[in-house]
Amino acid sequence: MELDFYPLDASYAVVRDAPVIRIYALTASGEQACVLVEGFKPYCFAASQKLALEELKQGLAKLPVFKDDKPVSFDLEQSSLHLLGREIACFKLIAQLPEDIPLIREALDAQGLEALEADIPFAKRYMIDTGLVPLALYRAYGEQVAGIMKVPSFAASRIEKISDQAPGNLNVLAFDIETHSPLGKFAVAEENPIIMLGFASESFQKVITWKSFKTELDYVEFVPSEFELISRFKEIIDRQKPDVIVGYFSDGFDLPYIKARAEKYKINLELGPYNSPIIIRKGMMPSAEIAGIIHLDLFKFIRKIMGRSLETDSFDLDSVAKELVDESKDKIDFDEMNRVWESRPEELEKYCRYNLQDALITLKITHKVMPSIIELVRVIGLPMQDVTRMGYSQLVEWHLIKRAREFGELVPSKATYSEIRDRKSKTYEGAFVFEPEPGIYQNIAVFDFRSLYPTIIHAHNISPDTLHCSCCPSELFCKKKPGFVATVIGDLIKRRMSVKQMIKESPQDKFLGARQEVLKTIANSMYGYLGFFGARWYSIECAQSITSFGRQYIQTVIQQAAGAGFKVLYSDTDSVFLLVGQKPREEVVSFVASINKQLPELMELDLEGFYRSALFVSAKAKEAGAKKKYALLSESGKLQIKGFETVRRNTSIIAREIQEKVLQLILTEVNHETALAYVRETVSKLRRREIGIDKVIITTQLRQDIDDYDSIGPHVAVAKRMRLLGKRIGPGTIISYVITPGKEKISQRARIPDEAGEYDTEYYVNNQIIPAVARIFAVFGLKPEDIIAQNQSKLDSFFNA
DNA sequence: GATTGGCGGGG
DNA sequence: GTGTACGCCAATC
Repeated sequence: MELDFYPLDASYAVVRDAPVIRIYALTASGEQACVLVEGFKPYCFAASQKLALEELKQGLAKLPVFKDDKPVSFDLEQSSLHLLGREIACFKLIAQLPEDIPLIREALDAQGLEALEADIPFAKRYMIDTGLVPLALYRAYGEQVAGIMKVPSFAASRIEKISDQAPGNLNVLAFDIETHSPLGKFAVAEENPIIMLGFASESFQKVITWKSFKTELDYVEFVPSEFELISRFKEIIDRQKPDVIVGYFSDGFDLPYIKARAEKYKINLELGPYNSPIIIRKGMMPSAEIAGIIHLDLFKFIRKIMGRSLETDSFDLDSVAKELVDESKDKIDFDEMNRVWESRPEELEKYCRYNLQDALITLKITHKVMPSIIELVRVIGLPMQDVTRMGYSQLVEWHLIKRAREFGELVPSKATYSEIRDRKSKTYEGAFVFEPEPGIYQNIAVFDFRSLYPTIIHAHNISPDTLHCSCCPSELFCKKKPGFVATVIGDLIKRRMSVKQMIKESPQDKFLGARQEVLKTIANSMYGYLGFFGARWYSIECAQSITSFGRQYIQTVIQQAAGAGFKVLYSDTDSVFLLVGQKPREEVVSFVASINKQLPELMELDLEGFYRSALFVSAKAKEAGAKKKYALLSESGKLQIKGFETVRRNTSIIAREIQEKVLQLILTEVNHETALAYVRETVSKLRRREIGIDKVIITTQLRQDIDDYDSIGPHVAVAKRMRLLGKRIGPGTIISYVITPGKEKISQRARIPDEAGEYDTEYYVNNQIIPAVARIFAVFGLKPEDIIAQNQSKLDSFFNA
């Protein structure tokens, strides 16, 4: 018989003293199934730098390994694998059970021998060694056997890949709980009940609560008590049979909470097709898993992986929803919700809507990011459960582990604590940044190296295993044998190029877009990984060689640009800004071509585009131009602003607006006079109080408890006032305030916007507007006091006319 | 300026 | 589960 299936996840069980791999699968027809594989054996390696092969073998033959005083048996097999490119005396130790491996490792440790690859979990080991990739299509040959729990099972004697096709539709069920909590405090599972439980999937919506009220909402279901609410959680998951359940911070909140409440009531909360308990891993990063159901914590994935590409720096559901699906959550006063729950259940409807909304938004975001998750799973080759909880360095590392064996490489061990401390103390030179001459320039061309660091790694064979090879004594990196990391990254780059080619043919395929994005992400993370203190393939020599080559390449471009008669305005890491001036554009194009002719395979300098104008400002207290701080105006009139740090929080809207407008005017007009007039006009308006109070509100986040502050800044003073008014203020609260006129200290003049009345115009002129634009006007020789000078310029009168 | 401590997310 | 955890900002010396 055969069975076509998509692996979702894998684990193992010990049956009659032998491990059996269980592949949790979705059949091609969309049913849950379990594919069983016997005969895969746990193993690790023992290696020695000092001992000869024969000595090592003899040592291993009498290696004492015991489990409860009984000897543990294992087989020995000579291995010819390398460690970081070097030959090493090495044996494979093949055990009976996965649990024997840690015992073998300890025994090796005790003999002063190194255990290698003894920390790769058994089910992952199976997937890596057999090349089984989740969410691709496989065919198993074998026979139907008695089902594991509620799931039809299939004992496979052989498995082969059929295609890279991902399953069409995963059944995703989002869930969310609301809890009761004491006034002003956060709920704790030991004391406070779950009051609502919401679900949302493509075809299903429900909110369960245990106090009834009159409602028209058809998705609300009443149960008699929290006990039944938790029982319904299990029933609904059993009935809906989701492939994926998703929550927002459900690793750290919802699932641990549900589990704790179930334990309190002694409810047997065995979930899903395999009657699996919720397993909570505590620690710095708690996680929750349910064997046989993929549990996705959307928060964790967004924060660790997607966060980098998002604008928001806060990862609460509301901010993330606004950015990713253009939706926002209703505002809820939780103290009010708790009071309603306690004494006015007839008003609970609003909170049921809120509960469902959370689940719906979570579902919507999940659908939006699912292509990225699926592609990440397929590129890394490990289950969704795992890859959505990894950071970049772990993703890179598992990708390398997945490919190590093809290169005859052993997976290096993790660094010890002292090695890590050592590595952390080491630094090295980074990228080259060209200091721009402050000023405004017209007609600019911008170039950048496409994937500079990844292509350098590939082009120069940079890899921990090619470093100081024995065959090329005068070279830093081997010239003969392709390195492991260098080849892997070359493959990533080439795969991405071919995917981009496919995108040209079918541009609307969102999976292709996600795949090239994932391939880029992994490739771009490789440099950082090599210099990351926790990396198995850590190599500071590799990391510093990469930046060193990067500096050489960019400086070569700069020199040749100068040689070709271009003035170099600016350069940072992988980009160069040139003044084109009156030169014909063909010269720019042929300049790029001449550079590209000299570059090694896969390296390429792109002409990113032409710009109408650019502004560089000077660094604080320096003549030289500031690095990483400039504004560009594209040919289509689009403004790009980089690094102006006044455009941040602690800044009022008026200050941000004026900064952007000033840059816009200066870049468009290519002089500062209109911008200056605009600033003066705005200052006049502000002094006439024609600027609304909403534009002068300053917001700051409270970092600690109010009473813990020693220095009372304006936001702390206002927070105290808010507390006096009965508002619940704690760490994390965003405090909005306005500075009002007066002679006292700033903090004493800060007011809640509603209570402010009027604002202090001179404070806003001197502390918000001028600092926001001072550096820009300094480029034109204006001092801060010149900006709003009393002697009027002619343009000023032009504006007032 | 380095170092340390706490928090994020969730209700 | 053959395992392990992070990274940033603010306060503080």
